[in-house]
Amino acid sequence: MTVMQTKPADTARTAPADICSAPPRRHPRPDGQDRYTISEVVAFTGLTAHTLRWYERIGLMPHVDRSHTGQRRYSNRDLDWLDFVTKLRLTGMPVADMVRYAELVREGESTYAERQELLESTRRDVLTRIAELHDTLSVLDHKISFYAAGK
Amino acid sequence: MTVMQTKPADTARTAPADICSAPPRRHPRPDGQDRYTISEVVAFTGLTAHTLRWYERIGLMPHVDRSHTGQRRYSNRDLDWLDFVTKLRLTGMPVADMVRYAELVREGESTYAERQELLESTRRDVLTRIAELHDTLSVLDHKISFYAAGK
DNA sequence: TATGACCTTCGAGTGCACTCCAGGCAAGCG
DNA sequence: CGCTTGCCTGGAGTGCACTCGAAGGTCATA
Repeated sequence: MTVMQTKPADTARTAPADICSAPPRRHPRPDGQDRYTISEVVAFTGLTAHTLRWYERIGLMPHVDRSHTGQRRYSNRDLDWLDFVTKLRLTGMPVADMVRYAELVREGESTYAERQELLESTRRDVLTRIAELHDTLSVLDHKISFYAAGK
Repeated sequence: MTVMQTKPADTARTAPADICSAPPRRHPRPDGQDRYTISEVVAFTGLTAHTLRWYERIGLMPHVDRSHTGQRRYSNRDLDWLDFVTKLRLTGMPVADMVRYAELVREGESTYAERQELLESTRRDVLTRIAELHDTLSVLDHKISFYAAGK
């Protein structure tokens, strides 16, 4: 991976993004930098470049800034968004629903209520899935102890 | 759904099944019955008839008994197996891996160790997924409280 | 100036887990 | 007897979430 030469970050960027950003950063990012190439983002997130471009095409990413030659330059805010999307994906949320949330974010403050609803419904799903997994865990433990005793 | 006329259950059935059956029954089953039609199993499990036949084709089900006219007759043991498979599916285990486990069960006692290993690795996956979901939950809670305060 | 690493787009292809369809058999009912 | 319902089979189709390929542009270094 080549770490590209970067211009100083545009402080005036007004790309719509989720106002409420996640405080804990899971991927180390070089300090004082705000313009990452796609291959850097691949390294940070574990997603493929193809998937990153595809997310953009389907409207799951806010518009990503470009270099003067047309190459993508991701901001820290974009990385935060990708972290969030990755978490939503882990809950089993369909991509279409995540796109819907992204649209609400783009539409601005007037969609706060709807966003809150969507997240609350997702929260309920997550709690259900956790309960199911605990249930499964107890079945697994039961069977494992059977095999452990049996031989 | 038609509740079919049933013969008394073959007590001599020796179909290979997981010796270690799950004690808690999640779907109500009529007492004293051991031969269910496919549509009864659909009602019990929530799976579709297509999916049940497909599970059999790919080797995920032990061989299901048939009526004299060739229709499937599921036993309580088959239902236990389906409950277990459904739980494994919830963990995100690929169908191919479940088929592998089913094969081990068919091969008999000599595969106890390998079955135990497989279940233990699944157990680790489940714990990981639970941790991921808790992580996601805290992000959701953070955002929800932001929206709740913000409007 | 040429090589190779990196990037671009758009459209097509892949793998998984179902899901459906066509064509047909068997049983119960008026 | 004919109608309806339920079930059978094998193979084809669907939807999702990527994943890849082709053709070509850009850029730093040899």
